[in-house]
Amino acid sequence: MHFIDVILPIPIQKTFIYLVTEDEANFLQKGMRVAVSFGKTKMYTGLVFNIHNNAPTLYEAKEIHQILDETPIVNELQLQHWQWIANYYMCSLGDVYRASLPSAFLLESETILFKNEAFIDDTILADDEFLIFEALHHQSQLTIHQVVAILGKKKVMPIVNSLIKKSAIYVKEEIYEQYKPKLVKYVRLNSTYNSDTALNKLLEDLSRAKKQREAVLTFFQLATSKKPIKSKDLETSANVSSSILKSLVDKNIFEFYHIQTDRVQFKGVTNDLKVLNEFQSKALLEIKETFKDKDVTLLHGVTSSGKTEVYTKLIQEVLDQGKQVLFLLPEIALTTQIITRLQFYFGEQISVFHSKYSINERVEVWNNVLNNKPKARIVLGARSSVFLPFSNLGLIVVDEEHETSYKQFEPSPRYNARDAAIVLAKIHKAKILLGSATPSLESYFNATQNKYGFVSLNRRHGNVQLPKIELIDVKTKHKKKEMTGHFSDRMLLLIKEALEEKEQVILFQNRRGYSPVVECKTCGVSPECPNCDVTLTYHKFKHELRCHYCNYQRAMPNSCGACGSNTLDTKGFGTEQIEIELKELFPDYKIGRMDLDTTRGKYGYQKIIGAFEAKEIDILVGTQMLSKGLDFENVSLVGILNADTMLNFPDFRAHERAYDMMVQVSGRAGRSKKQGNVAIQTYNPYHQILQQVSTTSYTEMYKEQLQERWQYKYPPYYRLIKITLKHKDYNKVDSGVNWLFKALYTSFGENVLGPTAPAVSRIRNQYIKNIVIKIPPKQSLVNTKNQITKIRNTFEAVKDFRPIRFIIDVDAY
DNA sequence: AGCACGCCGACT
DNA sequence: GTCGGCGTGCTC
Repeated sequence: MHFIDVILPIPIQKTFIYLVTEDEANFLQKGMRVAVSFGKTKMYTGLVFNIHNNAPTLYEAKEIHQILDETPIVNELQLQHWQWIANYYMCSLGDVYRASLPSAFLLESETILFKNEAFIDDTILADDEFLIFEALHHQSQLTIHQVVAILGKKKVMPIVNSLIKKSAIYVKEEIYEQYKPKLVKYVRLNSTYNSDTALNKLLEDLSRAKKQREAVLTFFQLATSKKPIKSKDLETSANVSSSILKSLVDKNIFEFYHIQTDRVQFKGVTNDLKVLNEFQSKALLEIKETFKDKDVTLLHGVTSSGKTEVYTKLIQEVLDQGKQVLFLLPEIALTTQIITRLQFYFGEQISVFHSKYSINERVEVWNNVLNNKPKARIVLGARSSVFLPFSNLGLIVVDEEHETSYKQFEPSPRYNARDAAIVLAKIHKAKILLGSATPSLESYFNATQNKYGFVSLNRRHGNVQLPKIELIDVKTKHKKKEMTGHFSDRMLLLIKEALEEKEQVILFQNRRGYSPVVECKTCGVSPECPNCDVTLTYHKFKHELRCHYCNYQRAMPNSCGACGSNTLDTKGFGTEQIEIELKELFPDYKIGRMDLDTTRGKYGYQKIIGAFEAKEIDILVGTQMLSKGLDFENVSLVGILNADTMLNFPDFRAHERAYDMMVQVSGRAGRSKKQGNVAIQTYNPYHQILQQVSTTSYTEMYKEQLQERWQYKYPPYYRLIKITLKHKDYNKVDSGVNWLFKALYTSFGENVLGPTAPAVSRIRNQYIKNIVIKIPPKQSLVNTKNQITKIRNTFEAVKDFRPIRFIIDVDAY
């Protein structure tokens, strides 16, 4: 007897055993997909994890339904990596499996109804049954969803089952492959015309059909290149319509055929790598030196020091060894210039992989990586690209290593792509380079502990000076009445100067792109979201109130919902309001805005960036999006309008993040010859972080923050595991979280923090409570996690607690 | 997770 | 009475 262990895309901590025939067992390999039925109705795409002869004792294994692959689509190295992720981040292999495969690989099953043609006596059918049977006269097949729509009720299975019983219909479990290869139409000459004489006759025959003759002649011109000829190309070259080609096909002169091509193709030329400057070459040498005895190296390079050029050299060397390269970037940076820049050098050896790609495009990248195709030697991707089927990685580059968006929160697996990449590199025995202008404390710490190699690049490219950073005290400005709206006179002056020099300005307002909160001046009440514990934000453009946790929206009311007075007022400010103020202050200049609202859609982001690059926008207002991977030649001023919101965040990483963000945004200033300016408005100019930003003292910031982390027992010294409970009944979460806290406290004592309600304690009608477990440096991570799992199992065994959602976030951000 | 089964209240 | 709500248990 032969069995296979199968991973299913569900959050259950185990694999499932299925029965296979001997032939199947011989054919199957780890990493192939099989369609299996699971439970009473569901059909899943499972992944073969193991093949063996151990029959289960407690139940009878089901047979598999079908084998879906000829060869494995997931390799052994990936399976190793998946297991690490599942273990480390405390989730199921199924979660990792589902996150890894492009959704097109995870086939879905659907029950399809067919009419039984032999069935005649429809009088025995009940009303609902007859409706379905009748519908099958018009449509050859129906899905369960369609049945629900026809009957207008939710419980349809009893009716369907009754129809099957009466033999009026039968059902099939249809599985379909979602990925459709893109076919391109080509033309070729019908083989009867291969001899010269036949050809001459052909041209003679067509002497009266001028257009058709033209098409044939052009075909021969194109055919000299010996490459397949796309019918579209022939149409344009010969300047004929598709109907002309069609008639030639009808006359058996041409034939159409199809070749499967990739949706994403790089068109363009590649260029030689740039020659590195003295400092870059030195950095490159040092990196290679550290790689001799370290697998991980941190490259600390100030903004626009030309890290990318150093990367490219390193990449080239790995390519020359015939190995693959993974280049990780934060999602948002992927839509920008870096792709263009790398394609400039590596052209069609690059495949790009991120969430704005369609499922089909993702499958193509997957297949190209799997088959180690030349066009996928370098993968440029967001965090999920650590799951691609690399077989031969030589180097991973993690750019902007400090970025918090490398950490996935929802859904599980809650992994950090930077850390997952380090493990991936280890599995491949590859080297990994972490790059950042503002490294995370964790990575910098590891570098100082000699766990990672460390290289710094502290000279800006072309010897451009770091920008001049000044702090503007808005408290005094307010007192002296030197504020216009949200702008100090100093800020306005700097903007004016820049604009007069025909330079561009970036203004940073980290209010998530939203405009003000609304408050009633009479009673002080703000309209709140009915589903979440937040006040609604006002969007002037659409004149509506919106909740950005659950997307609830309603029209802006005219009077206060609490007291009825007509005194609704706006409070606080966001990018939208800044944009409006600017339009009034600088009517002769073009103002652009970049935030979540203006960058929707596949190209929304690129459009704004493009306009700014083309100098169609003079002042660009935006949120943190602005700080990521953008280079603009002509920006001489960066203004930060309200630095304080970043500093007063109740999070142990708030200061580190505020520093990162401000330094990164500042880095956008003064990229060409001239020194740039950065102006920061704040109520707290003496805050240590702002002082460190103004002098770009990373190490000072690092030392001070590290001291605090040590004192308050936070990473990198202590590790954190955060547990979140959610339920729509407040009392349920509350009693659950108290129980859980006690249980954890017994095991971990003082190292359990909480339980606390987060800043937004209810989202989409779900109440939320948190507990954080701190793990001291010497405490075993494995044992701790085992203990937590034990407690979780006990928790879930309590009937009352079972409906509570239990979320574990390892290394929470 | 997702789904069926089974027990309850509120409606044609 | 029946429809749909939701709690419960199981999936190889």
